[in-house]
Amino acid sequence: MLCLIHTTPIVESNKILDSFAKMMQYPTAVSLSHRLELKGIVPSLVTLNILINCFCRMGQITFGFSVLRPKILKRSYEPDTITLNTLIKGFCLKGRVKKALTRILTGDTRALVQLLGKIDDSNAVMYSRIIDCLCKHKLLKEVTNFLNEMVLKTINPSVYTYNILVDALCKKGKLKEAKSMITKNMVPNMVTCNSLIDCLCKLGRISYVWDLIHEMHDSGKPANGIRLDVYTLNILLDGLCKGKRLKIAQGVFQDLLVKGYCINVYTYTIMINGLCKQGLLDEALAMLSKMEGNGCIPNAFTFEILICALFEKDGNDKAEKLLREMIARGLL
DNA sequence: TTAGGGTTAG
Repeated sequence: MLCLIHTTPIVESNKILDSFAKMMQYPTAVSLSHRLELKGIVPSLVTLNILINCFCRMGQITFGFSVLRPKILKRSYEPDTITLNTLIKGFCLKGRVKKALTRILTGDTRALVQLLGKIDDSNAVMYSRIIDCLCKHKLLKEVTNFLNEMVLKTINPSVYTYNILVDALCKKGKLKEAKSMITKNMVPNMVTCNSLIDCLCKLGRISYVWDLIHEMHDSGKPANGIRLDVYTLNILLDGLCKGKRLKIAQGVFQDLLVKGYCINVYTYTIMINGLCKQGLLDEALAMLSKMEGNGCIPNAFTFEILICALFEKDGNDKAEKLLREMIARGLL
């Protein structure tokens, strides 16, 4: 009650708008904000940031900018880190960072980059998000530029930033360079180890993987929080399957089931893929039944792998049956 | 706590 006495109409309106946004009812939040404005409730920067977030979540980054220019700047509000972070997320969601940062700067993209230069209190989250997008678009030169910019602004890269870089290097098979990222300034965590394990598996260096996994497992729960998780197990199983070590993968998988480890739809799908690649389609179909029996629901990816394998092996009837099953489950 | 936060697996 006391809270209600001390709040203002705009704060109450923002709470309602944010509730709709949290429930992913973005169009409702947008139309409500228009109606509130028509009723004379002047939007605050918080209102406009919520609106930008709604547009970005709907993939309508241009409308996000239409809030920035005529509403934020014309009201002489100062866009803050939340405004910018939200817009950057919108760009990353739309996959437009590549276009934004390859000197094809037009309209919205130009406005975003200009804004980046103006904001003094930009942070590691912002830069990490951009660096991640750049890595995924293989724009490594721009990554270096952004890292240099972080240094100039005395923003310390976090473990998230380093993990993005480690993973990008690992995915290119550059294990040595990835390891060189781990310095006294960077305390690796299990995400770092998972990226390294994935790389080691893909390079066929399984014995090193076992050493690293034993090191993680034996360390229990040390201060840096490194321990085996479902990501590690899935990366390992996938690496074994793809490295022609299906029997070992099956043994590890069975062991995980017996010991009651937490496994998920990825784990089963990896095993199904491994079995399919070896032409063991009956075993793969049995695995599908097993996962459902264990309460793990297959997704579109799981079905896709099985259906492709069945079509390739002339199992058209079974493939069509699974296709119908997919449709019935609303996965197509 | 009226708004935004980043990394790893099929």
